[in-house]
Amino acid sequence: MPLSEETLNMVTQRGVAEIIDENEFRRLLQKGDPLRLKMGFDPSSRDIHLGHVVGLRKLRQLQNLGHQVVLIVGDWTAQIGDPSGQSVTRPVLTHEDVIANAETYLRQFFKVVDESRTEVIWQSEWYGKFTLTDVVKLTGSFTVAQMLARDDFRKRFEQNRPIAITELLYPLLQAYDSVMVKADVEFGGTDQKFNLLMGRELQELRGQRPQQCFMVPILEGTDGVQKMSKSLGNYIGVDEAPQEQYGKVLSLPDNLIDSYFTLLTDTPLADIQAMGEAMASGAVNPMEYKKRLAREIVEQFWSADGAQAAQEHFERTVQRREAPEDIPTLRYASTGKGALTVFGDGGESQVASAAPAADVIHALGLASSKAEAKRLVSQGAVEVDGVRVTDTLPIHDGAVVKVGKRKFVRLVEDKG
RNA sequence: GGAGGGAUGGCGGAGCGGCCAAACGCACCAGACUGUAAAUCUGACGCCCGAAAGGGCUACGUAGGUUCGAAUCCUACUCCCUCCA
Repeated sequence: MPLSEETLNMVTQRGVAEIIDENEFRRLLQKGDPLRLKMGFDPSSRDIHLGHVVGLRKLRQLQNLGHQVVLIVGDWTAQIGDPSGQSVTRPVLTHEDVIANAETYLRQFFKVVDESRTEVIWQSEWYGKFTLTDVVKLTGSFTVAQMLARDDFRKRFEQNRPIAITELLYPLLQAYDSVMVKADVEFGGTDQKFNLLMGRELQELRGQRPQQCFMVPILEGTDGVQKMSKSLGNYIGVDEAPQEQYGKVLSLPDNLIDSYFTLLTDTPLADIQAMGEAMASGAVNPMEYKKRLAREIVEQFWSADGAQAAQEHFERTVQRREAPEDIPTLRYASTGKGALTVFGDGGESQVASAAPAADVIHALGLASSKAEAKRLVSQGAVEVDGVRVTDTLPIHDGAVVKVGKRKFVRLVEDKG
């Protein structure tokens, strides 16, 4: 059964930056034979965020059409490290680190990708027994000029900045992976274009049908300016709690609503366009759409119930400024002589009950230092039972202490 | 192998003997406004003591030295960069 034009467009156009070669790719899809969809995973990081999800959703869509995902765990390269000469030195991982990271990664990966149609392959399967002869043969397939075609390399070369020889090797290794798994399509962000094309090249040299290169756009992070990345701290992780994800989506700049709906949900494009118009005309408060967006996102990684609960939590704590239903509790005991003992995570601490509020906040573990605690108190960021605190903290059984926008703690007196 | 330049707080980047816990910008945090948007405004932004004024302790690549006093001067070391060969 041939695919409808609609399905074809959805897969090859929505949320896609570029496909090489698009016509060929459409032809292959139309033909219907199961394709091997290659995706690499670098075990030096393990957490998946929404930026990665853009590509993973495409994998899922293609799986739904009967295709097979091949996930390559880059365990071998991770254990070699990457002395890229950049300021960020990639650490050399031990075998144990790799295993642990891979486990976490896969759990998150399968929140989006269909596990039953996924093959996980460890790169060391072939690189573990690679010989120098193999290396020389591999490098013999390419020229320096070809390498310098990559923007990043060319710029550094022109500016006399260092390029480690091993760096030149990585694209080759990635290309060789494609040969080993007989990839039909490789996925990556637009920043991966060079590497993806190398795979095509090498496969052809080795007598295979060159893979299609499927590039997805780079998602902007929660700051709305830079790409989403963990090190920039502007990410929303798939493993984060529903409340966190929901809250982060609501705090996104408005101008991201469109692209997030397009890249991260199945909301029909016509609906997205209608929303854009409604917001532009002022008919609808963008916040309403962000709530919808947040629900859809949380649902994907958790559940409809989780999304609903996250929304209620948000409305309650942020919009109505009430204390959440389930606040972490902290036990304390009066020790007589006007002193208190607090049983926190980091053990017990003592404070005079008449001590300045900052001291108590610090003892409760709600501020990282006393200086920090003083700052918060003097800036009016501390409340007990909804009343701003200025000098001392009125401690009593059941008191709800709020610090800043989000931190809540309920005090419980330990009478035993 | 030779010549020169540089290493400052989360980042960028001033300072070049005391007024420097270190200008300024960004980020982060808090408050106001608000839709936990944007923009804007205010404050804070190493740690400890103090209600505060203020005091103390750490910090300007590492280790020493000069000086009443060093991020600032000297010596050695480490690392980075540029140019020449």
